[in-house]
Amino acid sequence: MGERGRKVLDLEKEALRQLDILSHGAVDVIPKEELLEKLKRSLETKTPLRVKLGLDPTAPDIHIGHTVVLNKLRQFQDLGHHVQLVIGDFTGRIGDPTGKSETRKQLTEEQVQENAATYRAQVFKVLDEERTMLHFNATWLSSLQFAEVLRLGATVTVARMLERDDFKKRFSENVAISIHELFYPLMQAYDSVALETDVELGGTDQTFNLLMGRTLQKEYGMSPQVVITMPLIEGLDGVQKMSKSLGNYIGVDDEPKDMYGKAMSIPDELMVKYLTLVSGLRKDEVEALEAGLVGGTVHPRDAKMKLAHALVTRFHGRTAAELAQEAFVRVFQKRSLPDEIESFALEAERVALVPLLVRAGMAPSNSEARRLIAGGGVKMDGETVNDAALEFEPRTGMVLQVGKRRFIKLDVQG
RNA sequence: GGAGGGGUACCAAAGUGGCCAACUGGGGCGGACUGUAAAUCCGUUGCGCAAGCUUCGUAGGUUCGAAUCCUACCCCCUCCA
Repeated sequence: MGERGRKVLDLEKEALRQLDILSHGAVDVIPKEELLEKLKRSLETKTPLRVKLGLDPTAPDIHIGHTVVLNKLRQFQDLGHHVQLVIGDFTGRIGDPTGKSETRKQLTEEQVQENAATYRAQVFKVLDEERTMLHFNATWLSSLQFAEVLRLGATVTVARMLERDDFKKRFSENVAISIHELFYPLMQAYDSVALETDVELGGTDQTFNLLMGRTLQKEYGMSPQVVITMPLIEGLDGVQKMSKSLGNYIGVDDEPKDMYGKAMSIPDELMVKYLTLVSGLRKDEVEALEAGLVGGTVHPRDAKMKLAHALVTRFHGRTAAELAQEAFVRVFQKRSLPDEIESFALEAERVALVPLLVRAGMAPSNSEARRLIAGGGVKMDGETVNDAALEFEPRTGMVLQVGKRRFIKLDVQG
């Protein structure tokens, strides 16, 4: 075999190696052969692949659900490829995609920039900044001619569009769908055309949109992108997919203690999934834990503590994880006070408990505060309060507690 | 454009003149149990200490009294064109 032949063989081998890494953990790679082809060509021509991920500009907080996809992007980067992050600022300007009565507030240019900055800060906890390009899709979408838009519209039928899960659902449940919403998948697909994307990533819920990119790229005579879908993870409730609007998420910017606590509150059934997809633990470590769980040698609580610890370590470092764990054990397992309690300054000599709870932000209204007291959910210095009309003389250092996790320490001025 | 159905609290869904701050389920919150898991059980879920006040698409009207009746408007759905 000649020099040249050997080289080709090495390329082939390397491409297969990359394919293997990149497909791992993915739900689908559509189609796999094309990815292999693209990888080979990339190696041959020493041109990195362009791997795209679209981001919604209205919800700038990244949660660990997003990191499933980000991790995959990072793998691409580690293999020398480039990431195209597309901020859907144009989409954000159009407004209301949910068809609800209230039109979504249009984002101003400033807000978009602000959100983009937030994204950048959070996303690079996972991604390699050097190999990431940030784009805003208004760059190309806002100037599209109507004729061009019609061309986009002509590539899909309504019936096909209504196959998309959320449209189908809304349609059958009689929830309004506006025409412009049908263009969303097309707009996202057009991003791939504009950026000549080689590979696009997304959650499985994005499959339809991602495939639309292929359709459109073909329409424009380009080689269609490969689509990689990643599993979605359920949020803290264990049922709904993790999302900010449902409030069931763990944000990458969450305080270490919150992050730890939230991780501890996930249902057991989700543990392995979290361990696999977001913990940052090595495969063998995860497998060991999993085996222990199945075999009954590892208490689920301890496995979950490992998960929580790993998660905090990943985003805040080891020291923070240790502290968070200690705090958790102290407050929830030993039921003693947290080491640090936010203090609340007040001046009065004599105060009524109910309005104080409201002022301190521990209850949304007086009525609610009363209910909490009636339900035995309020403690003063560890004693359950029974009297909703209670007045007392505050002393600095007194601790008020609502429920299991809300504490406040009084700080009497003067 | 024509005909019909419908908009009730966080969601779903009852209620069709006073007994409705509004049945019920889900969700949320608090409590018990526990591992801040699940399951289960209990309480609670507009504001107000209370008298009471503001809520049933929006704006008016009838009535002693309206989520319920009338008028106009807005929105959604179905069938036809």
